[in-house]
Amino acid sequence: MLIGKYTHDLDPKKRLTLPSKWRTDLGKKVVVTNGLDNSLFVFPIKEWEIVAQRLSQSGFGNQDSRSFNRFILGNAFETDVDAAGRIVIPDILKDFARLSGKVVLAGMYSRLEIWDEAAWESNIAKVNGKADDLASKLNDLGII
Amino acid sequence: MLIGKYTHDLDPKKRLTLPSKWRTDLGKKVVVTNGLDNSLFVFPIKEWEIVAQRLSQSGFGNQDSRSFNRFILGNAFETDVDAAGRIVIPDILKDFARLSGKVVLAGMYSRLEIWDEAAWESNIAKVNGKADDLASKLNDLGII
DNA sequence: GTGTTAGTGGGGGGAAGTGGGAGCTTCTCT
DNA sequence: AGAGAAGCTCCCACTTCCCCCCACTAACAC
Repeated sequence: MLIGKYTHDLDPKKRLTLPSKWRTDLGKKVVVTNGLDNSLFVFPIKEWEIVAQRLSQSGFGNQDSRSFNRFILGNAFETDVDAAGRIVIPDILKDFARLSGKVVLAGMYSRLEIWDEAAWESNIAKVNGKADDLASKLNDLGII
Repeated sequence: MLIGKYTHDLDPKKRLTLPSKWRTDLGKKVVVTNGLDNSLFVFPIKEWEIVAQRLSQSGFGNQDSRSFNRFILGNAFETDVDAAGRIVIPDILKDFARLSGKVVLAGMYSRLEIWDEAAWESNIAKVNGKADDLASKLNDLGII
């Protein structure tokens, strides 16, 4: 179960340690790709299969779907977890999420999000104040 | 059944003793996370699975849902109850609920709430005067 | 009074996170 | 083609922090 928040260093060699709590769930292979809100998404390989299949399902007839697939599938990067529990973040992805030094890893149950620390802070600060509102919105929509 | 109110110390090592009455209901594993109204929620692991699954079900297409999940899932912390019946409260959660020394544990039947003692006092003082009004409001909504 | 349980406090060992070096590959420039 | 530089991947070492274990006190029951 991928939950919680951890702040780790992205070292000069672009290596990022995954929290030890998640290692068993993540397995030996993961897929990193562009995420939403200027973050990166990390999927365990099994979860990725599901996501990728659903995205590609719509074929190439829909313009929006084509664009979105270029964004997600086109930037996906499959990588091994090394003996120390680290993965390498390629330059394209590192640049996309503007990662520098301190990086936040946030568990979203079946996937991870990787954020630059400053970006995470400012985002979560906004959300903290609105949590009660969000809860009632989602409650009205029947989502929670 | 998790009911009642207890005041315990949060020790310098950020450990919090769970009331012995609840230990069997809570089991060996619990999840602590951001709650609403500046409190923390504590779920027995089984109860948490239900909540987390429902939250993550909506995928990553909905902006509000993403924000709320970062708030709840991103700050969730799965922890074992130690031999003395204690759990650890990580810094993020401790800071979020502004906990300091004396802490209130309130049973909400299927989950707990953790409050800073002072915050609890002021909140309960507000509610006490309005209980009758709240009752008729909820009655109108068909909730009670 | 004695035994038991609840809540609190402290210390030590081990793992988690981080940094750097050695060896191999790849690319470029001469 | 050959040499040098840059990059990647293992592997090892260090340091810090966290988790587990033990100990103490207070309260309650019998």
